Amino acid sequence: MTGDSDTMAEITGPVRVRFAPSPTGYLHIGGVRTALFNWLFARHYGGQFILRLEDTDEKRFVAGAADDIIKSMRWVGIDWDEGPDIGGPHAPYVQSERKELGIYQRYADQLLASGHAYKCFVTPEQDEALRAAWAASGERPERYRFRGPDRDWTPAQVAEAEAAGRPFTIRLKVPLDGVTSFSDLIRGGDQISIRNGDLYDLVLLKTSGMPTYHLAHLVDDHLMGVTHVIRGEEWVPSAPYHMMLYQALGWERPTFAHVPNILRQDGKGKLSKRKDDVSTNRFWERGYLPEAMFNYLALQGWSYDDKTEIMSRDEIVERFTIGRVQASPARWNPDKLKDMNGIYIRSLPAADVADLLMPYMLGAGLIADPPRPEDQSYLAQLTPLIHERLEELQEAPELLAFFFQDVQAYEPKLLIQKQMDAARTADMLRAAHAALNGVAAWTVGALEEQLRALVESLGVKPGQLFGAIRVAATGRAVAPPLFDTLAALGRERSLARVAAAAAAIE
RNA sequence: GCCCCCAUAGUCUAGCGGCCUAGGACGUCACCCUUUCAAGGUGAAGAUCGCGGGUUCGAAUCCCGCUGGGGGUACCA
Repeated sequence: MTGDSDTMAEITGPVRVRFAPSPTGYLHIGGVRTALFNWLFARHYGGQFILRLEDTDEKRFVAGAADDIIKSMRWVGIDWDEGPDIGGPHAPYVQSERKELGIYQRYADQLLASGHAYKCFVTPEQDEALRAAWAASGERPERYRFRGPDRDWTPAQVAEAEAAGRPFTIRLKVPLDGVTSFSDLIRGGDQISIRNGDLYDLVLLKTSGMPTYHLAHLVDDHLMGVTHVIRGEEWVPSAPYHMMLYQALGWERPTFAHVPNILRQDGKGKLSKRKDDVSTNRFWERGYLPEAMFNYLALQGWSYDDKTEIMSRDEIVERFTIGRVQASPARWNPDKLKDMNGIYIRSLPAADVADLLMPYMLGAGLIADPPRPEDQSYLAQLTPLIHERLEELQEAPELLAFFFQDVQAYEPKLLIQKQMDAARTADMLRAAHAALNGVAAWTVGALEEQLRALVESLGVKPGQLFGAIRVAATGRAVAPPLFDTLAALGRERSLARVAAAAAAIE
């Protein structure tokens, strides 16, 4: 682990970083976190943040995924200085488009010419056979590393195969001996080393002419002036190949920082789109505030000090340094996120929360779409009653349903309070009905005054009276504060429900 | 299997050789407030700093081994 000062020492000139998602599906929160760290790094050091689409996987391409990714990033508040949607000095920012320009082919050819790569005519079937032959020869299967039989072919042999129309890939000619190492900002600048013999001849350009990630990202990073590569730790094992490519191409290496993965809640593996409900758009659907998500995600692997957790975007930008990013993986903790979301919701003015709640009310069918002005004002009136109880905005319809729907049936069990019975409860409710009927002004203050007086005259405990009226008015044992609830419900409906409840237990 | 990375309470984390009888947060429990539920307040339980060796006057902090976890092992990223 390295201190801030160490890291600062390494970051002097202008920085340029990028987030380069593959449009193979929606963006899950782990991806957003990686994007966020890049963005924070750029903003903290006053550099640029680039968005680039790495759509070199023709088989897994998903239409619409790119738009979804862009939407997710914008939602949490990440913006970019250059990208596919806004262009920039290094456009295009979509790799399939860059491939059409011949960019990757050019460098593959350079590598071929310098002898760092070779045309490999091995078909998938032959690949299998090669592996089988290795095992059959008595070698340990796990030691197998792909080496094309054609890696040292003469120009004539290559020409002949090409003339025969045999398809080929271009592979990196990995040195058989030696060690490749690199350092990583997050791992304390220590050298990570791997023996070249443990590496295989990586495909750089596919048969289709499309580059693999390894070639494409590296060429683009170089061409786009990327100074720091901040990416997920799943890239650590392939980083040595990247080092070889920088050297072979004669390019200066950027600085690397591999951020830890976010593990699944049970700790068994990293977050996955298939197994975990972590698509970013699911969170705005459920009513997470982007500020809360931003804050939570920033804390997944990064911390400011020993106690500060709630921080604004600006504060996080100001405080973020790569040196305080953990090397060990974080664990996805939805409870913590939810708690934080509640904190952010509570920090908002009730009027703002009411506006945020409207879509959920419409979605639940409690308010007809489009809402009328009186619907808006009613929701604004109700919001303070549940404001501090919300952890996700989607909880609102359930909490407010009884304001919009009649109570279907009363459960005597809920209506009858401690140390009460059906008859006494019915009597008490009738008395409450009479008392409420006599309230001149239907206000919170008047209602409280009247009902507290009734507690006195009836000689019951506050909880017994208020509990029964609460169930009568709402149909449930858990609801917002009683006087506010009755006031918002209105005289007519309140009286009708209290009468109905009394009748229900006779 | 092989290669790489990581290792402080159930979880997220602070800790950078003496300030640590290991701090904060989520979660859990109790109490206070109180008409229920929340919110808020107070407090508690919970970590022999994964284990074992070293280095040092002194180690959660440095080194080694082991164990455990994670990642990688594709013409996927």
